[in-house]
Amino acid sequence: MKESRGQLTRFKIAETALALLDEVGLEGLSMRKLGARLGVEAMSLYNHVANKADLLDAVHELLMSRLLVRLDGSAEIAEWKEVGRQMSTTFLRLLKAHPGTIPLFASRSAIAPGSLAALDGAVGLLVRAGFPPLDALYAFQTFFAFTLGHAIFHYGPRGTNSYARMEDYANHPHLALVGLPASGEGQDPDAEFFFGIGALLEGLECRLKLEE
Amino acid sequence: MKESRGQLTRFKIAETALALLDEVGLEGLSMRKLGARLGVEAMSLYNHVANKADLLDAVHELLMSRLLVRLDGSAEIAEWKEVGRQMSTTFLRLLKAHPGTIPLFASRSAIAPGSLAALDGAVGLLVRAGFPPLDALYAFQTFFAFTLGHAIFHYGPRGTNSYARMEDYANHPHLALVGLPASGEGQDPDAEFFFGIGALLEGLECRLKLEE
DNA sequence: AAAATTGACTTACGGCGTAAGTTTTTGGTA
DNA sequence: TACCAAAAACTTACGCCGTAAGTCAATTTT
Repeated sequence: MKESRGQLTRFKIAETALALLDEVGLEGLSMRKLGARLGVEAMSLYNHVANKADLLDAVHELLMSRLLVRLDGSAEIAEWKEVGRQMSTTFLRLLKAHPGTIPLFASRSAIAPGSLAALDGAVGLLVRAGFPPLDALYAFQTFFAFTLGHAIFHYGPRGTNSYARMEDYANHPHLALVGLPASGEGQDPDAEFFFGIGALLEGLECRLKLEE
Repeated sequence: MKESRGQLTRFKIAETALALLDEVGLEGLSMRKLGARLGVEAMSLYNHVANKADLLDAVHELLMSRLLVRLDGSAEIAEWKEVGRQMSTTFLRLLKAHPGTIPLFASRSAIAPGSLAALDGAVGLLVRAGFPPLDALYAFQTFFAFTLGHAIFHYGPRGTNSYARMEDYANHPHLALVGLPASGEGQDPDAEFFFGIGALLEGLECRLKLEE
C-alpha cells in the first residue's frame, strides 16, 4: 500500500463537496461530513483548503469551469441571438443539475479569479457576434443575472417554488386571473424562462439596430 | 414597571433581526446575539418564532411587505413601461438598502404566504397597464429575477463586485476591449442595471404589439 | 542514512441551534 | 382581593459546528 498519502487534492475535495452539496444542501455540508466521505478526518482537509469559505470558492470555481467548457463546445454558433440563448440555457442546465449550489452563486462573485476566464470567453462570443464590447459585457451580465434569479426562484433550496397553491389564489384577485393549470401541477418554469430570455433578446436586437 | 413582559413580538424580532443582519451579515446572525440585542435570552425568542428558519422567513416577509407598500405608493403610474421600471428600481433600492438580506432572497420563496399579497399587487399593476394576466406574471417574475441577480452580483455579501481589477484584464483579450474606467473606480452598476431593464422593456413592448 | 517536508491524526475551545424543564409575570375569574 | 391557568421569560444541557494548536508517521531530498 504505497498511496496512503497524497490522495487528497483541492480539486478532488471540491468534486466531493459538490456531490455532498447536491445531496444534503448547503446547510448540511460540514467539514466533518466531507472528511468522512473522503475517508479522512475533517482537519486533514485544511492541508488543501484554507477554510470553509475557501472550500466553497473551490466548488464555485469548479462549476464555473464546467460552464466555460460547455460554452467553448458551442463556440461556432454564428447567430448572436442563438449565442445568448445557448449561454443562458447552458447556465440554467448547470444550476438545475446542482440545485444545492445555487446559494453559492448568491454569495460569491461570478468573477472570482478562477472564473474570469469564463466571463472573458462568453464576452468574446458576443463580441464576435457583433456586439460592442461594453454592450457585450452588459448583455452577458444581464443574461447571467436573469438566469440566476430564475434558477433561485424555481430550483432553489426551499423546494420547488410553484407560483402558489390554488387555494391561495382565491384571496388574490389578480393572481386568480392568471388561471394556472389546476393545483400547480404541470407548471412549466421553462415557459417563464424562455419568455424572459425571448424578451431580452428582442430588446437587445432593438438596441443593436439603433447603434448601426 | 408594568411592561417587563410582552415586549417581544414576531414583528419586533424581525425588525431587530433585519438591523442585525445589515450589521453582521447572515453568517453573523445568531439567536443568541439577536436575543442579547433585544435584552432577552436566546430561548425566549422561541415563544414568537418557531426556529431560525422561521425567523428568517419573518425578515423576508417584512422586506416584501415594505416592497408592497412602496409599490402601492406609486400605483397611479399609467404607462406600463414606467410601472415595470419603477417596480424593479424599487426592489433594487430595497436590496441596496439591506444588502445583508440578499442571500435570503436566494434561499426563500418570493411567494411565502405573507408575501403573496405583494406579488398579487404587482401583477395587478401590470394587468391594469394592459398585460394579459399570464404575461403579467411572467413579466413580473422576469423583472424580479433580473433585479435579484443584478443585486446579488453587485451588492452581495462578498463585498462590492466590480467586474475585475485592471491587472486581470491583460490576460483576457475580450475583457480588455471593454475598456472600463481605469482601475475599476467609477464603475456604475446602475448603467448595467438600466441597460438590462431597458432591453427587457423593449422586448416586452414587441411582445405586446404582436398580441394586439 | 539523516534531515526536512508533507499530510495525516488528536485534542480542545468557544459558539451554534434548540429540546426540555423551571420560574416568573400577568390578566381573567370567583 | 385572592386565586389560578396561561403566557413568556429564564436555565440547563446536548450534540453539532469551524478551526487553532500540537503530534506523529510517511515521503522526499540531500
